Amino acid sequence: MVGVVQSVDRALSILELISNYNEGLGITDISESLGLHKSTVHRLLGTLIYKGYVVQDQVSLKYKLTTKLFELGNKIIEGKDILEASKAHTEALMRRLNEVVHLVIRDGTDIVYIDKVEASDSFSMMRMASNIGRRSPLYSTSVGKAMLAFMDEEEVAEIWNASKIVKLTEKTITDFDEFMKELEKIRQLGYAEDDEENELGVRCIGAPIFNRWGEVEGAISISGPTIRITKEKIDEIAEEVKKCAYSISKELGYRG
Amino acid sequence: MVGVVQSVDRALSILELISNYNEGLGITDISESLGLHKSTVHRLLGTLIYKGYVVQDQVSLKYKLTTKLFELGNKIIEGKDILEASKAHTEALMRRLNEVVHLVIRDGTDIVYIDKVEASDSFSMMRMASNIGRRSPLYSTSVGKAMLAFMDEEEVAEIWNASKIVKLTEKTITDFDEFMKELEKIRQLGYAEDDEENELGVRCIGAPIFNRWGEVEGAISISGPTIRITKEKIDEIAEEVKKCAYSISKELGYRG
DNA sequence: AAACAAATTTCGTATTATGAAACTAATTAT
DNA sequence: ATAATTAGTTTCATAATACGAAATTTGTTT
Repeated sequence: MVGVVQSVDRALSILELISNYNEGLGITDISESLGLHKSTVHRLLGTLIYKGYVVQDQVSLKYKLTTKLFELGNKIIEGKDILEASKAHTEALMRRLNEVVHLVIRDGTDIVYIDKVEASDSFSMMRMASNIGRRSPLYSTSVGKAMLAFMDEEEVAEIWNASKIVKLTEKTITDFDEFMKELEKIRQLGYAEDDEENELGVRCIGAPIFNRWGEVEGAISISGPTIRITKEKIDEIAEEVKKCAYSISKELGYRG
Repeated sequence: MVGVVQSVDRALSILELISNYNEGLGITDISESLGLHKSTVHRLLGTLIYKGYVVQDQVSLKYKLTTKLFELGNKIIEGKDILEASKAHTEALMRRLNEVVHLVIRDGTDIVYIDKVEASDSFSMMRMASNIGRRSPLYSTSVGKAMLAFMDEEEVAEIWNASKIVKLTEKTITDFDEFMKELEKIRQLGYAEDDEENELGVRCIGAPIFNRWGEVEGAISISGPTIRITKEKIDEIAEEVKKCAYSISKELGYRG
């Protein structure tokens, strides 16, 4: 590998190897696993200890990681907001499915659109300012339901009670018990569907985004006309949406 | 620094530096901050990119960290249990204060002792098997109250209702409202006191331990006779107990 | 369009990391 | 109890490796 600094490459390999062993690893183990000389491993470990990434257990003499890597890693996550973290992932999702992707967060009983990615005619991607900032109720959208499904039951009830439940189409769910059953189904599947509940002829598939505390932070959705987003395609599309939402969650520090 | 591998030292310094800048850093910035030559920085960054720790933003050309460090760091945390994570810290606390240190977790309405560190006559440390596994109610112990103070109010109420509230000493709190006020005080102070509420002549100071999800996972306490643990000393001791509990929380991946 | 700033690449050199071997300590077998 | 084995540590001569000066490319600002 030309251009790659050997000792750095090796040192990082050692870190990666040790990270798999909570009990720690001995020099010989490491040396054999990585095909490095014992003294080389010893020297590199010395450097990692000097930098505070590794400690040697004084009883077993095994080398184990400290929490320094964890702390460093956290700093990256802390400063990230959902929009920034989503960017690359929503764009990729749009390109894959060639349908509009929305990113939303919650504000009270509503969802607020904070990003929208759609295909332009020329097959290049574009990010539309239109609709950003628009609000919709939680209870009648795929993104909203995806979020509610992973929130506390009490909070869901509060939001339901505070919402003005309106039958936007004949498919809108307006009964609380029925709605709770719907949420249970969403929990099972891991995604939510808006099957013309908000607007006739439009179908959406949404999945929740979790933050580093395991709390729902937002959601993404794919939406399009029922002619393109057919019942048959839903499973396939939902998988992509879920995968994308999970990737974003991971960027935010979710450990699921 | 003899024995320290220069390039590894430098590469890790670069990682540490970049971790402070979510927007990323340019080669010149890094080179100036660390007093390294530009080409050296470039080469080391190349290696870090090759290993997946860093990416270069194609627009700004700035170098930023990926989530790889975060993922590596998490692996260390995931396998840790509270007993293992506490070991070194509780021992250090005992040595510092020369009083018994307890580690507990919750089981229903009780706390269960899972570790105890006390000084032996000969001033060397020993870990007593005695009392490990013993149970006490949450509501009347410093550790229990420390845990309750950082749990949901509803859960606290449930536990209170499920507990058989007994006046163990004249100081035991048996009124719910008074108890909730006590918890509020504990939240303010960050530690809980058992001022002869469980046993006359014994005073304890407890602090909660949080896990990576920010949930209460257990608690530690210092306990001793009221002659040694005097009212005047409480502040000072509490600081030590809090610090210790916080260190353990950090080992478990708590990001507070 | 020129000047500037920043990133990247090249390359000769010597510093630096390397690994063989010797050494020490601890554990296991005889 | 002693030898043998296994694992960790230290030393040191060698050459491979990382280094940094300088040149080049790329992009931005005046």
